[in-house]
Amino acid sequence: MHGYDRRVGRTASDAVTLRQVAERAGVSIRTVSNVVTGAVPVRDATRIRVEQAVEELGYRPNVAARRLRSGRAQAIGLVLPDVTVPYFREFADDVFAAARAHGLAVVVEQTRGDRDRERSVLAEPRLRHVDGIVFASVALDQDDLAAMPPTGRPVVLAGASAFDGPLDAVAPDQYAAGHAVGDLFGRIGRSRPVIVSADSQRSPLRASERYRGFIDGLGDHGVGFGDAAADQAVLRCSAVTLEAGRASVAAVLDRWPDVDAIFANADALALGVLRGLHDAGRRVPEDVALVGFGNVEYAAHSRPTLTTVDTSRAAAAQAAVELILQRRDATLPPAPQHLDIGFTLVERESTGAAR
Amino acid sequence: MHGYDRRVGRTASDAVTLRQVAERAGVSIRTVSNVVTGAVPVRDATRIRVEQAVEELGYRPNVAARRLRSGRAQAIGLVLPDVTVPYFREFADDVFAAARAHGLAVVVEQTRGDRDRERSVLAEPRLRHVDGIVFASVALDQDDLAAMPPTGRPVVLAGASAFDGPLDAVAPDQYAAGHAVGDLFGRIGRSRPVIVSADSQRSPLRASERYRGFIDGLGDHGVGFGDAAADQAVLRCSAVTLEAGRASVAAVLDRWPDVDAIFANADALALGVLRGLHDAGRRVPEDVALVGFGNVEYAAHSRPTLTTVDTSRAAAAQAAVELILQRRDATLPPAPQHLDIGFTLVERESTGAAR
DNA sequence: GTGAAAGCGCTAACAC
DNA sequence: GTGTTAGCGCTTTCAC
Repeated sequence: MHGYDRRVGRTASDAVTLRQVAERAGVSIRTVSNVVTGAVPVRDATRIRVEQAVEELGYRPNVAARRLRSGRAQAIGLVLPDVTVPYFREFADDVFAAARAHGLAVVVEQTRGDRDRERSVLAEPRLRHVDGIVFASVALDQDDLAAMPPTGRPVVLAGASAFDGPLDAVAPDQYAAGHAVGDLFGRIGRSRPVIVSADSQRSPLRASERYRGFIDGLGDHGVGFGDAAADQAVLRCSAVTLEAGRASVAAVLDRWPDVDAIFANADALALGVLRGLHDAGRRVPEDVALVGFGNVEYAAHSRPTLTTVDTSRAAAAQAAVELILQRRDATLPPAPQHLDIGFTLVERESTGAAR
Repeated sequence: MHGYDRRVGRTASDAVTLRQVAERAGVSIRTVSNVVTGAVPVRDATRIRVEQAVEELGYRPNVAARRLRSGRAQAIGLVLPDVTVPYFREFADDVFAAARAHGLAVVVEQTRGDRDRERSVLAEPRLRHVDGIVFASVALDQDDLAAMPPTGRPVVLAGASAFDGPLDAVAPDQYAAGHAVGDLFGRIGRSRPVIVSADSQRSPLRASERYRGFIDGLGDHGVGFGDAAADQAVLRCSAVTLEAGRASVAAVLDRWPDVDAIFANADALALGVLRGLHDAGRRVPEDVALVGFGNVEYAAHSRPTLTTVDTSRAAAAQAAVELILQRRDATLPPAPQHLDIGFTLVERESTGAAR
């Protein structure tokens, strides 16, 4: 049994510093810095000598010192409800990839979709040492966002429909996405649609664009989901989980026994609904058509496969990370950026498509 | 439309410092530090004055400076294959919770389970500013681990069976876990078991303890999965995904048409196998009993529900984080710690249990 | 293209 | 219990 490697990273103890490299290479600390960062050109002969010294001594830059001095952390924060929710897990994956492409570390902070947590999370000390934050908020409305104290670093909202606010945002056109779903239900002849959603009662605004689009899409086919009855055909879940979706089915069938189409506002809910409908003996899509939101991986593998809205997660993640970098480096005009990253309606078996 | 909030976090620009607080409160910088960190007691009157100044000025400690000076990052790294794999996503969730309880930030780094990535990941600059790393390695064997250069900070292996190595580790007893599964198959009268695994051909050692236990467990019931035939009854998948598991079924049925039990070495695989078996018209558990590994959330919701091995993820995460802190603070003896965090066999429908 | 030196904001050793 | 001060390792003006 070996001894535990005690070369622990207290910079004080044993770390090789620029100064030591400089001595070894017979140059000034400045030149070593230039070589290491690559910011300033260095004569070949000198550079090679320095590189050799770096190699021999095993020099590694001290990130904390760099940060202190330069003011850049080379890290971003990623705030999301929960990596347990398929959609956000996959979004996280995309953000990791985008960050990696820029050499940025990613600090993850979960909110459980809780409004209070979301309101206070940007002040977390654990999120203080980042260049900016990608914030997948699900519980905040415009007022909440407006009331948030300045964080001191760039924040980009991802996936929300909180456009027109003071913060940068990347999101699909929620109205158009909702419209596409309503239109689909109309096209396949469904006339008694129900919405299953986990939006909090308090801030239904978040998805309201999507919701309005959905109603208009139905309306184009003469299907009513009218203003009066609107809230009667919405069932709210307490969480975005398979279990919540599954449990919601009993309530849906109880209140709207003749339902023939369900728009679940998240794939996790939709997949739960799928199971709940099966348990209740309703066939999908024959008896009830079903559409989710998010196009998570599993949507292509459920039985039947799930029709859903793909929200260009990867594109959104990439755009969000780049926005942060541009803000940090002040290469962007001060006006908030609101990027529409598009969407695609992916038709699968749950609405009668072949696959 | 508001202007974008430009109070960006270059510490140089506008940040309130200890010095300013000290001036305002009419005390020395030292006293402010004492109040803020709480490390040293401060007289009430002074403390209140300082707290007031902190409040008024909106002072927030500069994390980079703190790190540089103290040598502690108050952050840990979490290295895992992929948050897309259910098991690791849930493990990540547990690590976040444990870290949060200690006020630590978590920097996530994915390896895709790739051996080369795993060998080099600890040298990533993005992982340099952490107090230690929780490393969920899946591709490294003892030799790889022994050959890795020292990282300069504590590393705790999580979930692997790499006991007896030079690094701290938390893991269940793989032999015992495998034995429990073999024993279960024996108990329910299965005699033609097959293993589905995603372990790389190169380093099957990783799960070998589990594998040996499995064989011995079967052996206790007179079921052969003997040394000679051993490798013939193992099907290797290329990835830990539902799709890979599903695809494996055709090959399994092709090579072992009379299979009556499958031990899938990860729940994601098992859930894919479940679907594959259904597609092939084999009933679970009547025709084929199925056991997974990891007890991911979905295992309790699949159809049928999945029997699996629960590996105390939360306990492992907590232990791993605490080990890192103890190493950082040097409160641990130098010998590597190898913590057995236990496991439970969760019997569900896929092996004929009631639920 | 390179050197000298200031200082980012903080903690902790040393005084009293 | 509080003040003074050195200096963590680095980037970056300012010189030449």
